[in-house]
Amino acid sequence: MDRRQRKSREAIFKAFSELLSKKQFNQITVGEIIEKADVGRATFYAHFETKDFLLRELCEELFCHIFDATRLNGEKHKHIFECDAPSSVILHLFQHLQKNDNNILDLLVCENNALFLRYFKENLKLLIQNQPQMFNDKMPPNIPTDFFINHICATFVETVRWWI
Amino acid sequence: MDRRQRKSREAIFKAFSELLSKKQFNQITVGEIIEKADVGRATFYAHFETKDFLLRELCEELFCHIFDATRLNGEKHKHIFECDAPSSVILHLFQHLQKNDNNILDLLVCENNALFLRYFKENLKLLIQNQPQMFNDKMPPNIPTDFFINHICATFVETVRWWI
DNA sequence: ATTATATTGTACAATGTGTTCGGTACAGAA
DNA sequence: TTCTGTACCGAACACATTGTACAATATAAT
Repeated sequence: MDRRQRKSREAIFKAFSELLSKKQFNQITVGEIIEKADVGRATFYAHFETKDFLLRELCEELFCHIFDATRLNGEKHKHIFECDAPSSVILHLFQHLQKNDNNILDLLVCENNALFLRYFKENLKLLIQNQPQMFNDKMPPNIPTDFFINHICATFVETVRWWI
Repeated sequence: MDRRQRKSREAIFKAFSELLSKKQFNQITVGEIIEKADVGRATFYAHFETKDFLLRELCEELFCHIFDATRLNGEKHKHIFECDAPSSVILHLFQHLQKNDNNILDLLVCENNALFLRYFKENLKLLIQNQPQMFNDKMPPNIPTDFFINHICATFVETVRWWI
């Protein structure tokens, strides 16, 4: 990708993140974003179709590669919650949180955190659903699978949020 | 309250609910609401300062009295999760769900459900925090109280959502 | 140096917001 | 029934925001 594209894209993400940690998503205007990012209006729309698409791409920037990485590396036999394993998704996630990439911590505690926690939880659910050997042996009897998965994911995400 | 006021208010709530169950909150316009509610523009703004205030008041319409009722009736010694007790908050809630007042079920499963589940959970947390005798005897040791309360509330809300 | 393309600034129509106002219709009290 | 207050309407209004278009400029890649 062109260096100019990267700079504009990063500037927009940075400005958007800072705004998100201060005020509600609904009342952030494109005008504010491009002013803070110091970028032309046309440039913004060359990169992102709308503000909602910007949000979606920011979510992917924050989470998707965390899950993609482990989804693709074929380490299907590791348990997802074994934090010691170098290939563990959870360890990977915690490392990101520790480094606070893209000020992800701000985004997970600010008033808009629901937007990101939702995305986080959905990705976690997909990951677990696709690797049934991870939890089949721990499934309590007479519990619907989707309920169990949802419960585990929701609890984990809530715990991370509380802990932050 | 004047009968005219009530009618307008109810018409707006009804129109807003129906729209919420079909499209995202962000892209519902005041114009759509007043057209569906068959109400003048000035009337809308006489009732609600903005669209966000309308949402807040709808939430209160849906949940607040459920919690207020039990908060005020002095039945502090009943356990909150004893569904058999006539004064149980949970029984009260389930009765509302069963009657599907204000089409609350639609709102709890639609794409905007996060708005309402969040409100639901916050009210539940407040209720439980104010009645410590309800859970003190069930508190596991070495667990922070606020974490425990948050965990219980989050789990309960997630279960209701899944069940619906 | 040349070509390709990302960026800029401005202008623009279209849409949505929140307010104002005079006239009308209705609710509640006398 | 009459009277008074007030909620409603609908239209108009200023203003903000959105998303697009275009020609000029700056910068990357070769």
